[in-house]
Amino acid sequence: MKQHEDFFQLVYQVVRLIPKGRVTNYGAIAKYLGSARSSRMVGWAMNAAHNQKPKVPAHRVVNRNGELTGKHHFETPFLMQELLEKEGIKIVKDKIQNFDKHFWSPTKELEL
DNA sequence: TGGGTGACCATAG
DNA sequence: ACTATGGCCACCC
Repeated sequence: MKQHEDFFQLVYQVVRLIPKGRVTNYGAIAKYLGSARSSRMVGWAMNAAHNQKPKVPAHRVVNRNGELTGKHHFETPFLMQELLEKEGIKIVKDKIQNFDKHFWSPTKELEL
């Protein structure tokens, strides 16, 4: 069992907790899991999120600016935006509008 | 051992 | 809006 697989599961577990219509960013997840892991590792974990058995709502994870930087890793480049818009989030030019309003922080919402 | 890369982040100019 | 740096950590040459 490789160590990084445990980290993957932790990331997926947090992402699954993101409520519908809310979003968070890679750094917040990394912080929640501990500063030992950087946000780069979260993005790296998301790279393998698409074929997880319990589905991972990867579209609810964006970068710190609310930009859909991960859209190219979906089946189609439009899927990520479509999923978010279906949850009531407005997106203009790959950027989430009212990002602070939709933002969901695991460290705060999960009451660490 | 070392360089390049990445769904990142912060700061500076 | 843009680039450049430095930090971050694991992976793959």
